[in-house]
Amino acid sequence: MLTELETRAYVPEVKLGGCRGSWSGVAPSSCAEVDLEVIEEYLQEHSLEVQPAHTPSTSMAANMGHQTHVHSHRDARIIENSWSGQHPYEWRYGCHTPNEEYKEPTPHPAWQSPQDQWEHITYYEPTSIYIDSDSQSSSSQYQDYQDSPSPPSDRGERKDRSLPLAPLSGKRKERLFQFLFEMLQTPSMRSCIWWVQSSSGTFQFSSQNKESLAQLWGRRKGNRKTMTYQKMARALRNYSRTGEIHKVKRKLTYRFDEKTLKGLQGDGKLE
DNA sequence: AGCATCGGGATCGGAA
DNA sequence: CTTCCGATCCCGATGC
Repeated sequence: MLTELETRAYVPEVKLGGCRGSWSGVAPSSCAEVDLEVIEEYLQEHSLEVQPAHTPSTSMAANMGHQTHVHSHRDARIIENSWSGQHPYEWRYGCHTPNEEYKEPTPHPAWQSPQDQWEHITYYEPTSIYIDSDSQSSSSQYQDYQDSPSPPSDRGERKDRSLPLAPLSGKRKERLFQFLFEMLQTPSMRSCIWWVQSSSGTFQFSSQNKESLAQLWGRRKGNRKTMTYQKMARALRNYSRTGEIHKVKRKLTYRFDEKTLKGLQGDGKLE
């Protein structure tokens, strides 16, 4: 039953390079042309240069070429900070403002029968993390499982690995989930990956463009062979062991762990 | 049938 | 140099 809901209804699936001009009434801006070269260049620049974290939010949009419509200043800011190249692990906690999140592009009301899709998400434990009903309430939904006491999701074993407190000496390599988060803040990547529900950290890949995104990741890492979604997803699956990202029982959909998300968001908000 | 998902397991590359 | 970790790579199996 989920199958038909998947991408087609509420999501702009656009083909690479096929800037056909319009996807179902969403931000006309990012006309979905995924120009890997351009994006990669841009991203590279911004990940290598250690930025002073104050760059004007629109500069990116300009660089991106087709970006005219920046959703909120926050978008750009996060992009620039999320991987500053300095202390990607130095996450902040407690400085997260729930509201005015990046609003998912999904214009469609397909989520309006949430029970159908979300109620059985829980296959990974008693976390009681349900993402059920909220879907359409687009404004400030941060409730939901937000109150689940303490996310038991850190399965005992590795609790703190993701929250290093000690200052890190050198640069760390960018991690996949960081990359994905960054992509999620990049409007022009919305034909590849988008927030299904940003407040809960749920995101989804485009079945059309997931490979492009994977390639981008591979290039970013400087892999010899081309990265594929399959392989990238393998890494994603490992995350559900280590707790950064969990799989959602829905096609091509994953969800950042709360902590991970907060860390990521906090990281992007330093100022 | 086709695609997505899953997880084992070997291996790689960088950091400590 | 070794160890550890995260990711990569390949695979067969399973699910929808």
